[in-house]
Amino acid sequence: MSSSEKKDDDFAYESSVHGANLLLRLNSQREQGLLCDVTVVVEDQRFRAHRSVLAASSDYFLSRVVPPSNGELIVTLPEEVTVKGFVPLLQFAYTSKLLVNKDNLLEIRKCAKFLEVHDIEETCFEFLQLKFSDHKTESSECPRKKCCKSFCPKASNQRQADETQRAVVHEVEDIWREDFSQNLKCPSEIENLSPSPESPKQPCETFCFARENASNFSSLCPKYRKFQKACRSGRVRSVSTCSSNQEAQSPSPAPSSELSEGNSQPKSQVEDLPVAKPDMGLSALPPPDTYVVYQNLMGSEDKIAPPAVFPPCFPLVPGLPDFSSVPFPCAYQPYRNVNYINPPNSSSPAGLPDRGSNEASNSQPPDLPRTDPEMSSATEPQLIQERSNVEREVAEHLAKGFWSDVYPTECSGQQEMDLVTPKQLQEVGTVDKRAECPWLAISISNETPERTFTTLNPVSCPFISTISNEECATSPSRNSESMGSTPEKCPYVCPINLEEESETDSEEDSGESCSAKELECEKKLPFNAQKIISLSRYDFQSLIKMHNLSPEQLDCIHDIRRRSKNRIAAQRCRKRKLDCIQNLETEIRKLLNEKQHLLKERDQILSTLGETKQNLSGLCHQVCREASLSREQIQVLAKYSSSECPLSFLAPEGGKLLLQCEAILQELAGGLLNNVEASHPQVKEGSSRQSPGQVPVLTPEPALPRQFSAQRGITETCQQVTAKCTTDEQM
DNA sequence: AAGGTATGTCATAGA
DNA sequence: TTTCTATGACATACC
Repeated sequence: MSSSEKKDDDFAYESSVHGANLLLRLNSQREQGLLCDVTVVVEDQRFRAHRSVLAASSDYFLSRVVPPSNGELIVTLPEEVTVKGFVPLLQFAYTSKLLVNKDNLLEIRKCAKFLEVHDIEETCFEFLQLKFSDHKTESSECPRKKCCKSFCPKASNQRQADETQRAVVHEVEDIWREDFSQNLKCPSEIENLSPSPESPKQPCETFCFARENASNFSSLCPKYRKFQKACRSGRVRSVSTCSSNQEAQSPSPAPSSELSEGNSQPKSQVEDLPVAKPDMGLSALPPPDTYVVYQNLMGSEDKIAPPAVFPPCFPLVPGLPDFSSVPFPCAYQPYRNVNYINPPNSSSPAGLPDRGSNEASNSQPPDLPRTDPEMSSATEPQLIQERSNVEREVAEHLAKGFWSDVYPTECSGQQEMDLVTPKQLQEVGTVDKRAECPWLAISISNETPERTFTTLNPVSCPFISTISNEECATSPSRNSESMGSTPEKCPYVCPINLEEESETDSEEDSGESCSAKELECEKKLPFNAQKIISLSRYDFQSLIKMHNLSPEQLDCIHDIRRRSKNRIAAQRCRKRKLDCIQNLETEIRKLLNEKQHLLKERDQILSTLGETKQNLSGLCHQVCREASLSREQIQVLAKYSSSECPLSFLAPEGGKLLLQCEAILQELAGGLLNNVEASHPQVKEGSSRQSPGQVPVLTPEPALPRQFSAQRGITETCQQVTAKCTTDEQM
């Protein structure tokens, strides 16, 4: 890249930031009603705004507010547009942040369509819709198709094919042709794609075809399969807490190699994170399950920058192909025309120049702590509660899978190591010196990029790349030339000579990360260790092939690479472990709380029950008194009442008395029976059939002589009582 | 000096 | 078969 190009890029970036700030000022003015020149009426509600902003964000408005009019213009929107859908879009127009939740998703989508709001990828809506539909989606319903359609201009039915977009997409096609013809990496991907190097002329169609016909996940890269599975199986429930808790509470200094770290910070970090301000007073804190869709700051309109090359939708979403394995050239610039979906209440995507934060301070990077304690504290619980592991994994895959392969070049790979200092990281409350997402702090260190971070991390910052890879953009293919060459200074974030720094750093700060053996070995190599580590597999192999290396050197190189990768893997592994531990601790705390709560509830219920019994007892007493029941009657009543009935308490010896009563009755009946036996032996037989422990049931024979009729009433009563008793006992 | 913690490295399994 | 990743186990440095 020539210096003049760098200048242009530089200017482009600065302009974008400037533009963002401008918008925010406009927004502020809008809130105050300053300079507003249009009133939009939606469902009888009036929204004042600036027609230029509306026109810039919506084709619908463009066609209605641009014609000059005297005085303030009033645009009354038809009933298709609802306040619910319009407000977030208005907010989006000013802030590039679209707050989407389950509740307003459809409305927003509908309104966006009606108002022809560009810069919102339909795919984002689809993703969110899927997300909100509780992961019930089958693979066939994954937005891959749409993504693909979006990716393929011929399949796309959407209006987003504005001139820039078209240019960009053509650029993608071109790059694809190049890449396919160059037989780029990810065999698993390429195997499943129809296009072969022999048919490079239809990369897009074939790509789409392959994607659309992938009926299962087998065609996807393993990482992506795993992610999909996680999304669909909902296995993340427990881990979800884990991540959220961990994110909120983790004191872990563990490294964070994933982009997610930008979004999932330990508690203290979360508090410090820049949180989307309730911009323009249109919305308060995002409600639970609210996603923030970020508009690309350097949007399609940004024609100053070099043409962007990107897949219009990349694996932000479950169901999208894993582009980590898809050969995108260095020029890939994810920030262009791509809407970023942030999990609920997370901060801006790492590195994304946040207009909100820019307002506060131009120099303050989006993901750096913003001193807004009110906001941070307010959103923290939500952050803790709502971030799911799926979202986390999305971010992880973005960072780990995607960027690492998309930006394996030294340009991005080295920047990250050169710009983060532990001190800076501590200052901003981000992860420790071993952070594997050093680009989180890149912007802090823009001014004094001293380098102490030495863990060689292949994960590159997409956002740095967005800025600084302009350099790479001019040399779209990661050809071996660039790989083998000494890294150029990156215009924005790599002001330091990396190689010089590398040596100093290795010696001073992190000697442990490079063993003596490794250093010694490295000396024998025609390139430095960083290159070995940061390159993608394909590039790494290309690099090796380029040089005639001795077996010893090859061993050395592979050792360096292996150790480095493993080092990072170990860090990730440990972090996960910590996460799990913290999750379990949180679960334990939750369960203990729940137990205490249940015990309290139980005590309360018991106490209520006692009171109720007491009341009932009083009532029974009252009834007995008023009915002037005799003791015996009360006892009989008590006997028939359940044990819960306070009547039973009235006859504490009711049982004994009853037994005595029964004995007496039995005696009476027995005497009678004896008399009967003499003339009616069958009665004895009948009575003798009673089991020993059973209260004898006196069965009066219908043929009993008349002389017994006097006692008959007593006997029958006795029988009924005894039968009842027996029944009760059996029950 | 002992124990805890953090980190790197190796071996291994699985993808 | 090769490469990558995850993870247990061990070693080492540091506090």
